[in-house]
Amino acid sequence: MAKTTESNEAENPSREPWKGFLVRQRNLDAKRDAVLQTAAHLFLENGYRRTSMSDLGRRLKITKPALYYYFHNKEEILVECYRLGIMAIEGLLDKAAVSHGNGLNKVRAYVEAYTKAVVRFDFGRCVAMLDDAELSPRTRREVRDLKRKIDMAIRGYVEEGIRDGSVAPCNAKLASFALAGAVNWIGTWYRPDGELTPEEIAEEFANLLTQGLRKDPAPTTLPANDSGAKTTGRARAAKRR
Amino acid sequence: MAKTTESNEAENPSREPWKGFLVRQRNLDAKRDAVLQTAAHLFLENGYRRTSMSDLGRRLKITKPALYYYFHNKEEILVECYRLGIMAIEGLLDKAAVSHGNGLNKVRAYVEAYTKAVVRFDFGRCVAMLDDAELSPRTRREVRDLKRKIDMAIRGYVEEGIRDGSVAPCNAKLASFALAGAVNWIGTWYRPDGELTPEEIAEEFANLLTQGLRKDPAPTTLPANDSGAKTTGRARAAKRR
Amino acid sequence: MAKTTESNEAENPSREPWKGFLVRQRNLDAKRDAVLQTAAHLFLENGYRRTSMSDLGRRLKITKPALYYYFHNKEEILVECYRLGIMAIEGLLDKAAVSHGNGLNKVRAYVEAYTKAVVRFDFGRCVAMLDDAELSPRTRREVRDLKRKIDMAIRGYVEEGIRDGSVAPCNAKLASFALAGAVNWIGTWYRPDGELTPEEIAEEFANLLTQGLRKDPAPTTLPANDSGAKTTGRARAAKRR
Amino acid sequence: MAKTTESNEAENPSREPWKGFLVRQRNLDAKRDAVLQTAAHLFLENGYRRTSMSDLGRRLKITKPALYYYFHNKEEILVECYRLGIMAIEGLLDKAAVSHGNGLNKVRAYVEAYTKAVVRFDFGRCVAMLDDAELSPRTRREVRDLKRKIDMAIRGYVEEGIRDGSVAPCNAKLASFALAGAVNWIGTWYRPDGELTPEEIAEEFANLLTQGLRKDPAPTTLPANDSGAKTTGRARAAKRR
DNA sequence: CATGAATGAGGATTCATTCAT
DNA sequence: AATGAATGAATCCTCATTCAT
Repeated sequence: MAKTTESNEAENPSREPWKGFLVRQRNLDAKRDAVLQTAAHLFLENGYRRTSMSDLGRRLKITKPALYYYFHNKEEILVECYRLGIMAIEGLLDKAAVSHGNGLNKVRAYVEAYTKAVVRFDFGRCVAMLDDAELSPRTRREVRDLKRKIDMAIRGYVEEGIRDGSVAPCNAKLASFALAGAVNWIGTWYRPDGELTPEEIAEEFANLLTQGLRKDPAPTTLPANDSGAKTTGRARAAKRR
Repeated sequence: MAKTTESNEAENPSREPWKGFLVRQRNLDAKRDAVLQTAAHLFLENGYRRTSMSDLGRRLKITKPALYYYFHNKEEILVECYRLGIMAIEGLLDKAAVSHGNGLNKVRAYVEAYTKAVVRFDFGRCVAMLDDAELSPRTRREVRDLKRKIDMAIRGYVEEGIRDGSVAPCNAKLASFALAGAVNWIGTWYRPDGELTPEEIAEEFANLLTQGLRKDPAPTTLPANDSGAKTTGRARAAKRR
Repeated sequence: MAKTTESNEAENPSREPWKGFLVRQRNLDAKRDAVLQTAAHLFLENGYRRTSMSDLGRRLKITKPALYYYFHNKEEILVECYRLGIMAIEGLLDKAAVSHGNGLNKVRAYVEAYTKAVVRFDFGRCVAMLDDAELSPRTRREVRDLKRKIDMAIRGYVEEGIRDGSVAPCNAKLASFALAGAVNWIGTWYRPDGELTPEEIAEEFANLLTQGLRKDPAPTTLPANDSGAKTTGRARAAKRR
Repeated sequence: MAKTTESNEAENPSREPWKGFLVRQRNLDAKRDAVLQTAAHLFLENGYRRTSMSDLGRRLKITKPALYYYFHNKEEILVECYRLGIMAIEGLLDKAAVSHGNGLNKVRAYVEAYTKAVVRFDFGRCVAMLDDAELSPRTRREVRDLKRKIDMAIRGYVEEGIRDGSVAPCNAKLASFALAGAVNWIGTWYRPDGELTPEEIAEEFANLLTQGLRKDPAPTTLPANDSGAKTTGRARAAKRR
């Protein structure tokens, strides 16, 4: 499957003809990637349905049949966007040291990582925003299974938090839906040229969703906030309008 | 390719004034409503783009030109769905005694009412879920203005809460996006035949978003929670899985 | 068949019930006429094809089925416009004392009368401008026969003029086509609010087409112009830009 | 109802590059031309409105989408017909040594050239006959400007003739309308298989319109006819019925 | 007489996809 | 590895015409 990392280094197709296959192989992957990048961009901007293969070809300055050389059909392009997005998200989630700390901390880390994935990567945003109803039943199930994995992870952490006392008792399913919804929705309003960095958004969202809006009821006797940093975070983000 | 029309022919009879013996009768508004109901349903199920006028006609058991007797074009149907949805939401929000209490209370009431609107009414869900990029620039602006009104109301309450001390200092814009996102997203996963009632969802969401996930840090000395009921709410919803 | 003259005198439908039939009859004719008037107007303004029965109904403030009460179908309306136009033209041509004078005089009178008919009456303009290709073969032949009658009359006068020496020897068919063309074309550019009266146009056209553009080669010795008035006519029309 | 497609399947083979064995070959311009030829033909025969893209495709034996490969939409085809027609006319008018001689001679040359353009070329006839009301406002203005250029040229020559004494004083505007009308109308009755050659028609028309119908009032003393050839022309054309 | 409601047939246009080269 | 050309199927929409009342 197409490599995630961009390998758009200019190839020298002529030298070393015995390396032809590899070069060609890398070239192919690079072009596939280019197609996917552009496709993701257009899908997000105009919707999958309203993006025609002609649009895509025009943007890439290649002809339609060339697209069909790289992909069997439009749906495959969409699926691949999903797959790359899900891989990116999973990668980020794994890197986020989700594995230690109590349940609440894991949820926090998770939300933060997920937010970054959605804000930073077009493919991530595809997962969050594109309607998988466009897919054929067979592929849809596949994509949904992958999505569910992410959902279930959050839900698991919430439940863990409830058990270990770091999370207030609640409906874990609803809670994870709320978290996912808030994050997925980011794609709707986020603009790369906006005022907030992805990190700021991620942190603020993590705060909001784990601590809620309301002011700590009794900061009087107990300054034992579980993270001084977070309060700072709030304040910091708040400054920026 | 996924066929647009799955034969979900089981119909709510109230949606079919054509079925009755009063066909070719003068109940224009009733029929317009029926068209809108069905349209909203199909738009939500399959997307605006993938719902053809033929699909709509087939569901209603009328011919395409008959649809055009009631509406000028497909877009007008969509716009009307939006309008009805926005009216429903605004109605609910007005009824929710949003006007009294501190900022946090208002946000709570708002979230609860908005959630109900989205969960209970197809039209409400249309507002939350349908992509207004389908609309012509002129109408899009109109719809967006209406949506913004809702957004701005939430943001206003958040800011009010920050001023009156009931809401922790935060980026009000981001906070209202988070709230709106979580609620709007409901349309993605909600099924009318699910386990939770709209009210339960609304209450749980209101809790989650205002209080956050984490357990109150110091419930020891101060039972002066601003709402004992909410804790109960949490517990209640939690019971249902 | 519908009366040509407008009898839109307000009817009193209630008094004298035994006259009901006649009243109703007159009423019907009046309405038929109204439909035809409006239809002719719209056909000329937007073309037959681009004028829908709805347009026509809207203008008349009656419903479509009402139109079908007065006429069997759209084509019949067009045919009736033609018929009225042809009748009007024939009427004018008859009135123009075409029957006396030499051939050239008859042509002159004819052109003048025809021009007036086309300029003054919408129905006349319909004959000149509307494409009878819209008609069904059967009706088309009928209409064309009527048109041909007019054409043949001009041609006849031209030939008569050639015989009696008042018209230079020429291809009578081509000549009559030229005359007819120039006159028919008037509908293309004529605006009722223009600077020239129908009479001026008619006279100038009659001059142009019978005498040609070129200045009389030898007006020196022979003032025996067959009409001193015409020279005046030229000058008069020329004044008005 | 008159069927749009009469099976006049006898085709000019030059109009069908699809017929040959070079199908799916790179001769874009040839095919565009073929489309335009056929379109002009159908537009003239049945009217723009009544010629559907299907009709056009059927005649050319290609599918509708293939048409859209060559042209953006139906209007573009019409516009292109106009443009070609106007270019053809302007070309002929330029070639006609319009630039020398007195005003009357110029008018004569002009009428003759214009007549040939209209009689000989389908595209020319399109300019004369097709209703530019079908065009979008933007394009209509463009086409009308081009048409007006032609009109104004005639009018200019008439005025020149009035000044230099070769044309009798008259309303130049009306006169040019008459000329244009007579010529444009040719498209209505001209059949390529008719008895008269385009040249004969052109010459006769030029005579008629410049010299009028009436016999020279006093050829006795003044044989100084400005063109002996013309009289011959008259006689020649007259022979043919 | 007149109307509100409905329909069948078509019309322009777009799109994903394929063929032959 | 890529292209110019072409297509079948659909989509939105319009129109002349007709019921049933």
